[in-house]
Amino acid sequence: MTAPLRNAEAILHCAGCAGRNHGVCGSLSDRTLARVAQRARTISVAANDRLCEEDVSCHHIALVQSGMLRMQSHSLAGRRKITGLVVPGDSIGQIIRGTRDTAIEAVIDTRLCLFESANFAQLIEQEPELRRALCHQAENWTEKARRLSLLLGAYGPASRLRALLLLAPSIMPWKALPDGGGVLTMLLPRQDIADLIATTQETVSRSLHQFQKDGLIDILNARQFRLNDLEALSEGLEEILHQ
Amino acid sequence: MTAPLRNAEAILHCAGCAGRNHGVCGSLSDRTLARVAQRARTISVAANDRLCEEDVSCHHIALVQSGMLRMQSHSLAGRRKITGLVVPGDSIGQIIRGTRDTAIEAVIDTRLCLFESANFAQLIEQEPELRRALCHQAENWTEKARRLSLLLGAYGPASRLRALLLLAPSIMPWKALPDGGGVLTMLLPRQDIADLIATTQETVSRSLHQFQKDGLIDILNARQFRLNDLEALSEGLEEILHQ
DNA sequence: CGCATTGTTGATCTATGTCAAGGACCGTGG
DNA sequence: CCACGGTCCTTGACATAGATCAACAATGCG
Repeated sequence: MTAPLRNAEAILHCAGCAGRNHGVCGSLSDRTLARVAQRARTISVAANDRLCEEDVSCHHIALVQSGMLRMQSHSLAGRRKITGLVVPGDSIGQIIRGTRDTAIEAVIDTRLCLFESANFAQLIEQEPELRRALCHQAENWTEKARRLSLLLGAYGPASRLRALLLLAPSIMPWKALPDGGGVLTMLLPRQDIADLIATTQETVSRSLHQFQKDGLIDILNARQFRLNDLEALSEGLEEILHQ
Repeated sequence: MTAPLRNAEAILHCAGCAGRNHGVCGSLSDRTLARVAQRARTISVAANDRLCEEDVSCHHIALVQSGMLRMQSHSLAGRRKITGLVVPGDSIGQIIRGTRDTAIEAVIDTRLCLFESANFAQLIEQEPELRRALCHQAENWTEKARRLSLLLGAYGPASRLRALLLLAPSIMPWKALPDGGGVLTMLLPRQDIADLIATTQETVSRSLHQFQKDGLIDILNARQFRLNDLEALSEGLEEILHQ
């Protein structure tokens, strides 16, 4: 009897995965997860490497184990826009896809579960659970993209930065403190922050220091912020942040 | 034998529908379409009426027959942002959903096919074709939302307006002219245009008149533009427009 | 210890948002 | 038919947020 063994192996494979409890993987039962894991091959992408050139997202499907990816496009004027972040548990290749004009790059070192496209398609047919998870993810992505456009359209750069700070704890290292605040480790460099919220490095830097002056945050170092007053930070942003 | 008759009725029901060849409906076979149509009830929404208050999108699913809807949110600062347009063939209630902070309103008089949610869910289970069509639509919406955020983030108001003018012919009345240009009937009033591309009425107006000065368009009247030079109009926007 | 990368700060300039007024258009009712 | 009010659009004057350009500081790495 090899199947139970393979199941066990598969579950072991997922045990330490940062994506195990999020997104697609998070909504799968052990049984389904085991079937999925059996077909997976793990690959790594170093920070700032591009995924498309790895041929992923062209003929493969991938699930993010750990790390973070950015989807980005360049306008002909040379301006880069990050249109979304891909985090552990997210899938790449179905809904999220690098195309001629949308590249997917690693923000930090990232590990992926890689699947042959045909192989995965088969799985989708066989596992309604997986199908539903992917559909659900599709809805999520639409919702996220819509919120980003709302954020960009309805608020100025400083408010957009506040929104980012408030959303970051759910996708970046976050150490909650007893007083309700917490320490955020910002994985994105200033330029990425700027390209995500559609502003410039300089404005990001100035706004952060303004927040510090206002007592909203403390800049512990370039990549670590202590968020002191989540309440004040979220002023006027309710409809973006909820959920 | 009643089934064939009902099929025929159903197909008749769809025959004149503007959405018949687009979006969800466009990718369904006559057989599936007939099954879907059998469960539909047609309703109308007058221009500027809100769909949620009609209880649609809460306990119903709808397919757009004709007209146009806008999805919109208000920031607390009072600024409205249109996050997407819903056109014939699109579905409402699955992916696209009015929520506490996203309202769906009619831009112009609109007709919908309305379904009981439970009823429709059943259909989805039974018809893989429909399932695929809805999934495909989900991908489309994500792609559209992503493009909107790219447009908002990477380009200024004037470029965004150019992009809108170039995309409009696919969803608004358009009369192509032999010289390659054409006459566009803009269904959106200035304020809606502004809220879609995240600028102000005034800037929209000024930009349009600037385009006229530059010979790119002629403003025949407030709602009709002759687009003279699609080439020049699309300068620098390639990655937004393709497809 | 250079050197490269990343982040900060200052000075300047302009696109565009805001405010305010006026014009065009349309339907209604006298 | 015209006067009226309403909605939608246009135009002008003005102020300013934030982009741009440029220099410099901090950090990390070989």
